[in-house]
Amino acid sequence: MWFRRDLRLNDNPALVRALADYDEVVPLFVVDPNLFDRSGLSRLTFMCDALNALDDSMGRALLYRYGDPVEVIPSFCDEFGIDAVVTARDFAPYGARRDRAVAERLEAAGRRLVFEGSPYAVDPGTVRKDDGTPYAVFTPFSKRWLSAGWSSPVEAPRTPNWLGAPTITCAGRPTRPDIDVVLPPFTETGAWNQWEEFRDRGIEGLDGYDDRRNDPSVAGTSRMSTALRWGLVHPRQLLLELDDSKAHQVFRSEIAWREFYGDVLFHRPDTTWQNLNRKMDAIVHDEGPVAVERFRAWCEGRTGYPIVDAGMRELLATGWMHNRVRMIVASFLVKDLHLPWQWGARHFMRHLADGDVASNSHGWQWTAGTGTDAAPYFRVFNPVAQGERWDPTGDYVRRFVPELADLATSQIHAPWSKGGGVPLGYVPPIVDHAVEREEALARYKAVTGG
DNA sequence: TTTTGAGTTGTTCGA
DNA sequence: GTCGAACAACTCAAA
Repeated sequence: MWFRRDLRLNDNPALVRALADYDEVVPLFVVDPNLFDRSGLSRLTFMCDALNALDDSMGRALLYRYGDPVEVIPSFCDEFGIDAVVTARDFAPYGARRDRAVAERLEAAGRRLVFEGSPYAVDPGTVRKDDGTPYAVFTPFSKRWLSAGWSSPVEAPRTPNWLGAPTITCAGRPTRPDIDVVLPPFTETGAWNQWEEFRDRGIEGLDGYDDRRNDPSVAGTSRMSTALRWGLVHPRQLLLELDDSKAHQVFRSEIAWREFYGDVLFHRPDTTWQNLNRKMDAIVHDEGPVAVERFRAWCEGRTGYPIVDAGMRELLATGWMHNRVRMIVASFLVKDLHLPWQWGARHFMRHLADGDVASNSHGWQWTAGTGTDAAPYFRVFNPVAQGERWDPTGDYVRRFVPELADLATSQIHAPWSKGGGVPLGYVPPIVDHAVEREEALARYKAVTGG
């Protein structure tokens, strides 16, 4: 049983299949340097927590190997005399390519790579228009997706007979990196506790999701994205919890976005790092040392725009950022700093514990106007107005930008506005939003031929 | 094949 | 202070 992004025992079809088809099963996780050497501290921390919890729940039977799975999996099979490797299908470009190579190597040795299940309620590539072609717009996709019939949950596996559990020691077991922020334990049980707390909190939780999910200063979202990314929870398990109320429909729709982007990337694997709309390749970006320094300021949360800096610091400190704030900081990178969305996407993938290549790249492409159903070019987020609208108390900014903690609410989103300069330790804005907005509009207009 | 309505998330300006 | 219109043009999906 090759665990990748499905670190749970419940409702895990691949695990059930492995245990049903084979008398003895070896649970394995491969730490792939292609992925994990590019991960930041908090992302790694979540991964290690999830792995350790999975290992615990299996009586410490989980084995680890470090290296490229294309090499590691075949030699592991040699080592243990393994007939078949069972795993959940990975639809993302890197994983799909990796799995094809692994399957080839295994088959050459008379072994099999067996797929069962995937991290989606509906597998990418399944939902199609009547003419068989994929959807490129969310709303019609989601209507078809709703009627597609989600995959069914599977029973918990029989008590496993883990091959050699008592005797085989773990090689290269990941340890939790040191981090100075206290994160709750990231386990399958913990994820369900978190979900139930959110679900049962009434109007301040799931039942108020439609209203409160945009406010970064309150706990109005489920924060299940990280558990979904690592497969501590499967989306169909959450879908089964929802009714037809407005709030639940909005929540369901967010899961549909996850599935939509998985589908888009499946059909267009090149769009991980390339514009879906290639006409946008002509957009002019800033270059040179000033651009690089501005990018660094953005990464580190010292742009001088409080809502942007709060978000970027939340990301570094916790491995997560509120979705509303993701849009604001993304818009700022692309439209105010005129930098390629790929720079931001790479930074997000390094640090977001919930970073999923499909949602990440296409979320960024949405903001940049290069993706599916591109936003009108004139939609440029104003970081001050967005802050005042979505963090009206300023509490979110105060939490992550302590230099501004003493500022009055009326000033918190534009600390330079009332004269006297910005508070000690904070920075003046690195660009003038009004100027850069015009600049962005001009550059987009140049591409669209206006 | 043609037509028609619609498309996650915004801002600004002027009445 | 509120409110509606303007901000482009295009592509998609379905009738």
